[in-house]
Amino acid sequence: MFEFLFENLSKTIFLSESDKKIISQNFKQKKLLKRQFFLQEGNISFHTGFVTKGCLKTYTIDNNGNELIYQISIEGWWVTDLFSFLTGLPAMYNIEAIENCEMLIMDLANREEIFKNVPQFERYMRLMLENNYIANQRRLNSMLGGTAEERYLTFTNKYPEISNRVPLKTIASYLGIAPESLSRIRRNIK
Amino acid sequence: MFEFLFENLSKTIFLSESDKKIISQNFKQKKLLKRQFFLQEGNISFHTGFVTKGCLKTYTIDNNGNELIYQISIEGWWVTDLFSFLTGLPAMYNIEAIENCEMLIMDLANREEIFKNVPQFERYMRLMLENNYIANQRRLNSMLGGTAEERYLTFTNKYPEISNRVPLKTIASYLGIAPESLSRIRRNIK
DNA sequence: AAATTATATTGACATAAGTTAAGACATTTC
DNA sequence: GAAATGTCTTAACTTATGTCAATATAATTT
Repeated sequence: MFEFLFENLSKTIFLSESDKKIISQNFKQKKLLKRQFFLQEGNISFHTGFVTKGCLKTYTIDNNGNELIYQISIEGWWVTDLFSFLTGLPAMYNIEAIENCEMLIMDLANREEIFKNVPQFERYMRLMLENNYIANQRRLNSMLGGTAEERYLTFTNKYPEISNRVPLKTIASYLGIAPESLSRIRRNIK
Repeated sequence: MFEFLFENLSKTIFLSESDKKIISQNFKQKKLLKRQFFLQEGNISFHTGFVTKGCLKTYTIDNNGNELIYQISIEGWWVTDLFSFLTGLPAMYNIEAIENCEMLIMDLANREEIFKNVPQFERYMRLMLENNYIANQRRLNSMLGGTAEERYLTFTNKYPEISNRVPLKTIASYLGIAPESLSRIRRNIK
């Protein structure tokens, strides 16, 4: 479980054995069953989680009661309502397991402790945030410009593992498309 | 000119006279005529600018040659391709004056210098980034859920000053709507 | 394994928004 | 201040995508 986290971190930063020890002391395991919530809108996001197994969706509910999917997270992804986690203010997102999940989670104090003892970890987090920031910019761009089909193709191309694993309606919402339309788009592509 | 920057910073952080001195030593003035570029796609964004006068648009060009507006910035806003500024990699955005502009600009070294001597400034920048991050999340959300008219109403409500100042077609692109459609939406609202 | 519930597909139809094209205003530019 | 650009509005028409409803398929639950 920690091995998977270390592998992931090691793609970006170097970790000594003592670094790994500090990190493992500051994360704890968390399991979620399918349909359980990691976070609910209005609560404070006390934890940031690293997914080691399973899949979660991050979403809001709009006025018509529809889920608007902000993010779909599988193994190797980080999940939290970042704004709530950093500010301590109520979260706008729900985060719910769509498969049974295993995660490693840390709170703000853990994060500080790791930053203090493993300075590279701060760099890792900064890079993650930057990548996340531009991913959002790109996604906005595709919403402004592209057609539903273009957006879907970009998505499957970028996240093939997610595309074949997650309910169609979840992907549809992520792309801002009606599920029926996505079903037709898939048919036309084949 | 600096007064306006200080006023803006003072909404969030406290600045002593010596803080102000350090800040003013690390920004320089920059003027842009309408239609001049502050940044062009593919170049490195060496500067972050604070707009003291005028208005700029940040955009990409899609495959059909259309502008996709990422941001519209008036007095009191910061402009840069943040990713490029932080990483030194080529920018994806164009930033162009749509009115004659006056700005205060800093480069990465200036930023470091201010961070070192005016630690509150780092806090200011962090808060700005966080706000920016959730603004993007909200905008994505409105693209996933809302109709063109809803998005327009949210926009005018949030940025009334921009709505009456910037060409309709620019706002239309920001909202992901054809200019003709936005024109009709405006008529229907009255 | 039957029953229940969730998800996906399909067809018929509705509609919001895009496209094209023309003319009306505004703003620059010379 | 005339000419040239750029921007906005309007109307007629097209199209992509949404909506509704029925059925099919798959996945859970008992």
